[in-house]
Amino acid sequence: MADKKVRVRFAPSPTGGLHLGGVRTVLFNYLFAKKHGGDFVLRIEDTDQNRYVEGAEQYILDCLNWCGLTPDESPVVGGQYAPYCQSERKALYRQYAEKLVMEGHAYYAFDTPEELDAKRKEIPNFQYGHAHRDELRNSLSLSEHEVDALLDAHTPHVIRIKMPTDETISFNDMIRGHVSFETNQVDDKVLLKADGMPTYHLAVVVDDYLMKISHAFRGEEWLPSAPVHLLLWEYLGWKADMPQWAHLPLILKPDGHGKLSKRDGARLGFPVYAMEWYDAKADEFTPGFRELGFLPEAFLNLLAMLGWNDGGDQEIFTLDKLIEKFSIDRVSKAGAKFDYEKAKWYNAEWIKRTSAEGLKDKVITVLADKGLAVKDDAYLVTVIDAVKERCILLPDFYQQSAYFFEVPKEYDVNSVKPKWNEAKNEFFNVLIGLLKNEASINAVVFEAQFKALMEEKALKAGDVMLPFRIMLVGGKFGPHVFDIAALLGKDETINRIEHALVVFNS
RNA sequence: GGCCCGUUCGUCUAGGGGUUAGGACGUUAGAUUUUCAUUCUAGAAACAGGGGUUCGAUUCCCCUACGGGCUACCA
Repeated sequence: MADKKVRVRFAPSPTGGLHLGGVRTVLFNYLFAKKHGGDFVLRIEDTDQNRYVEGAEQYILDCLNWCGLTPDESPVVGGQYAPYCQSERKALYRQYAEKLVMEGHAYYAFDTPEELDAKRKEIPNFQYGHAHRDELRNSLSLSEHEVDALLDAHTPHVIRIKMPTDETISFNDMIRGHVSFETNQVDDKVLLKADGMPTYHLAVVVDDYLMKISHAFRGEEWLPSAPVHLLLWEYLGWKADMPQWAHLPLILKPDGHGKLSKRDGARLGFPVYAMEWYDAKADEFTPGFRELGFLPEAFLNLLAMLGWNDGGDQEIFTLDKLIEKFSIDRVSKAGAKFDYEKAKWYNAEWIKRTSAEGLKDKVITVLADKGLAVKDDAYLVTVIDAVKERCILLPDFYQQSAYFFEVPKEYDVNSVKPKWNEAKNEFFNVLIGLLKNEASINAVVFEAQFKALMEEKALKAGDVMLPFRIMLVGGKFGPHVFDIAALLGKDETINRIEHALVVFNS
């Protein structure tokens, strides 16, 4: 066990958008694998044909790709243990289910869904298990003859695990420590469905075994079915190869209670999916962290800190650092409420720490979405450097830098006009003249000239600085005005003063 | 209802038998910036409750409360 190669997997079912909790599960798996020089495999659990959604599989791949959590083995890149979609492995599972029946650990059940519904209504707390299986139609309650007849007639049936009575199943969870269950409390879960597809329960253990998975990390919602999986590993004779389990704490709603869901995002105004998901059935787009302007590095960083920390005060980590520092036993046991404010803080930090060059392509996209084409890349890079510390999400770059590329569409006239007068008008006209005599604008020199003129005209900084800013920017924001003027250049600065003067004087 | 898991500032968390219970987000107040943001300084803010064990419990044990998960031929 100890010297077994580390192999972990993420096994989503392709049913819709990839939830942030799912990405965190991927991340923890990935970090653990990379830390231990192991493999990270992506396996698609598409055993439920009713819930299968076209395009969801590719979408999951795209999300992982955006995050930079690329699987070593997957349906697209393949691998030694292909295929990686359970639907393509369908034929494989039946033999194991049959083997369990042969050995008395499982049985055929012929009950129809209607019959089971009736039972559930009739008996409070009904469970298909030791207490009631004799009253139902299965190969345990029926005679061998009856069973053979039903089988020969191709009667629809499932295979259920036969939970033992009066046993305690326990195991050591890497996060939670000792966990135990009474078998009497666990029902006889379906292993193989009537359509021949395995349920999750059978499929995970068979595939984890076949794919030589060494560590299985999944959400806490799986904890109650762990005893079924444990028993299956044992009954199938693979106990020595069973992976080590870790059940990750859930990500909860920021307000109220419960697991975080897509609805909460819409309700509270933040993304829940990694990337935009289009639900064809509802004809509805749900934006993701990517569309709202999160950097993948920030997204990963904030996810990592939801339920894990390295023990120190550090909160900003690169993927490489996370790999270096990650330890599964430092994952906390309790669920974490998602805090969008903090999530945004991580992104702002990452924007500040990313070079302008590194941000360039993303900013170009943001501006292009708003119809702003950037012609001069070098100019854009200086602009990004000038404004990035006031951007929290990528789209903020539009508001913060559009005026570097075009004359403001609107002016915050309310901040200027009430106090506008002829003296100020004259000041700016003189300033234009001054500017025209210069070859170019140097921020420091220009500031000195500007202030000298201010004194000469007996104006206070408060009188002209804000109007000047609004002339160049349109509003009360942005870097130092003189830096903006220098970046804009002499001609454009003059142009904007003249342009704004018309508006202010009207 | 049953079973399982959990519980430190509003939130994410550190800590762990003797601490002024630490950090971060957010928040409040100040400083810097005659814009906005950044940055800086300071402040308010927590061990769910009750029993044990112990010289001493927030830390260990038990109970209660509360929260969450599961309870499908879904994953």
